[in-house]
Parts: sequence; C-alpha cells; structure tokens
Amino acid sequence: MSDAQQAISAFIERMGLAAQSDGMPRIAGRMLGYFIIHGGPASLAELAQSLQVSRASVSTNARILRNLGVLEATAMPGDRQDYYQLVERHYLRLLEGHVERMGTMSASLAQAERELPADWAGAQARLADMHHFIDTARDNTRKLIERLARRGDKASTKGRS
Amino acid sequence: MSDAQQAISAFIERMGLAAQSDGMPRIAGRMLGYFIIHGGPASLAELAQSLQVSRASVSTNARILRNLGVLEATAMPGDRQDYYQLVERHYLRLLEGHVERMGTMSASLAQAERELPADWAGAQARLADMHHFIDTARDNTRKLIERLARRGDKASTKGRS
DNA sequence: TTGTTTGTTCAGTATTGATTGAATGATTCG
DNA sequence: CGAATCATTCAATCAATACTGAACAAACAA
Repeated sequence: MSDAQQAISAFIERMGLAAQSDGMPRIAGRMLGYFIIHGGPASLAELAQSLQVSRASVSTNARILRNLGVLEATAMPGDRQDYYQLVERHYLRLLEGHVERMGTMSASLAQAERELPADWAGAQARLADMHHFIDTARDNTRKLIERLARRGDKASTKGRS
Repeated sequence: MSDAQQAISAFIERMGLAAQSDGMPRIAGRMLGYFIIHGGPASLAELAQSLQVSRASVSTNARILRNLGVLEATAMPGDRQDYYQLVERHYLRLLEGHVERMGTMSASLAQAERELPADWAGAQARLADMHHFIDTARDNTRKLIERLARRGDKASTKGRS
C-alpha cells in the first residue's frame, strides 16, 4: 500500500472516529471522508467496496447523510445505479443542525421558566442566564453560517478525484 | 405531585435527553438540570436520592462533569460529605469543549493535506476549503466565549434554591 | 414474460457504553 | 484503636444501536 493510500485510509478512519464522537454512526463519518478525498459522484456499490462494509450499511447511512443535507443524490447517464455526492459546502448543513438543537434547548428553558413559580428566584435567574447564553450562541452561529454561505458563492470544489 | 414539581422533573428529564443527543450520559444531563433548578451545593447523596439513581452512577457522572469543568467540588463546614455546585457560567466550559474538538478536526485535515500528494488537486481543494471553514468556526466560537465571559463578570447566580 | 441488477427493509447479532451492587479505600468520630 | 460514614472502583448486567445477511421490491433488459 502506497504512502498516499495509507494516508487516505487513515484520514477516512479519523473521520469515522470524529463522527462517532459527534453522535453519528462511524460509517457515516467514513463515507464523508471518502467523499472529501475522492470527490465527485460515487455509487453505493463503490462505497461499499471501498469502505469494506455491507451494502445495507451504506444504504442506511447514505439516507442519514441525505437527511442531514450533507449528501445529495445524482445520476449518471446510462447507469441506473444511484450516485451520491457532497452538497456544496456540506459543513454548513452540520452547523444548521447545531443551530436547530440549540433551538430546542432554548425552547426547553423557556418552558421551564414559564412553568416554574416566579418566586423561585434563584432557579429563574439561572434559567434566564442560560437562556440568554443559548440564544446569543445561536444567533452567533446563524450569522457565521450566513457569512460562510456568502463567501465562496463563486468557487466550486466539485469534480471527480 | 404539584405542578411545579411536575415541571421540574420534566425539565430535568429533557436535560437528560439533550445531554444524550450531545453524546453525554443521560444522568450527567439530569444532574446538570438538577443544579440549574436547585442551585447551590448539593451532596452526592442528595443527588442520588433526588434523581433516583445509584450512588455509583452519581459518583462517576460527577467526575465526568468535573472533568468537563462544569461542576466544582466545594465543602460545607461541619459536614464531611462532598458537595458539588455549578461553576460560574458553566456553559462556557461546554463551548470550550466544542472548540477543542474543532481543533482536533483541524489538525486531522492539516495532516491529510500534508500527507497527500499535491497533485490530487480536487482532494487538496476540498480539504483546504473544509479546513478554512473549521478554523473560522473555531475562531468565531472563541470570540463568542470571550464576549460572554466578559459580560456578567459582576452578576452571580449562586445561592441555594 | 423472465432474468438481472440495484436499493431498501427487517430480523438478528454484536458491540459499545451506561448503570448498578458489592467490595474497597479513605476519613472522621468516639 | 474500632465503628461509622462516604466516595470510588470494579465486575457484571442491561440497554441502545450499529451493522450484517437475507429477503423483498423496483426498475430495467432481453
């Protein structure tokens, strides 16, 4: 195995690890790594072959990544396999997921503030403090997404290999 | 069970769920919820009793939260139990963890860029693009932490109940 | 139509990690 | 020095979930 191939599989494996520590299945992370390296459309069969996992796993993980908005289906003329590729600036989709989770957190805090008697001053103060924090963090991330989405409206990183 | 108690346990349970979806043990999240509501120092025995879990679980999860920098040990005069409380603006510690994970991601990308032949133009471009993204996101979060740490240097949310 | 290829679903397995009870260790009190 | 009270550790259990193989479904070719 060449140095480059060695480096590639190490990177893909690290992506798998990183995905796991972010609560995503490991294979999803490895698929992401595959696309970052090899780019362009790839068929499910190619992925299964290259990552040495079952077609079933590739199928379900492709759906997961599609639902996250990170992968998109495409087609190759004259081939009836399904092809997938990274969506443009896929990482923004991940940030959006983060924003969403902060949203549910914010809602949960708001609900607690509403349902707790107002005279639990300490609890209300802590809830409000944390609520404020979450909301500013969320706004901040939103603005970051905007900024990064604007930049690079021109550049493209598509193309096979 | 009163409305308030109902609301409290619902909130604590939601915190447990949120923790889980962030890759943290559920009990850790519930403990966090407990402190947000009840504030002030609490003994491990109190926590185990209130959350209906074993003392062993409380102990290990307290250590997890302590290592994350979210809880800190304290002492009550005339009592030799261990008491814990939220650190001031505990959520900043969580953000710092996030920053750290982005750091390892950045390092992983850099390593791939280094080890891959430069003539894999597509791969290098995608790696660089993602690397840039991660780094700006990290800087952004760092700045947010700074800003939030400055604000509220005066206010305190401590105090029992 | 039948046969072939490809994607998905589903039941079962395996693995990972959280939680517990019991044992151990440490500290304070009498 | 015990006795008592906590905290921690460790082996075992339990739960959740990733992953697989096989069955099924859909699309196409001949």
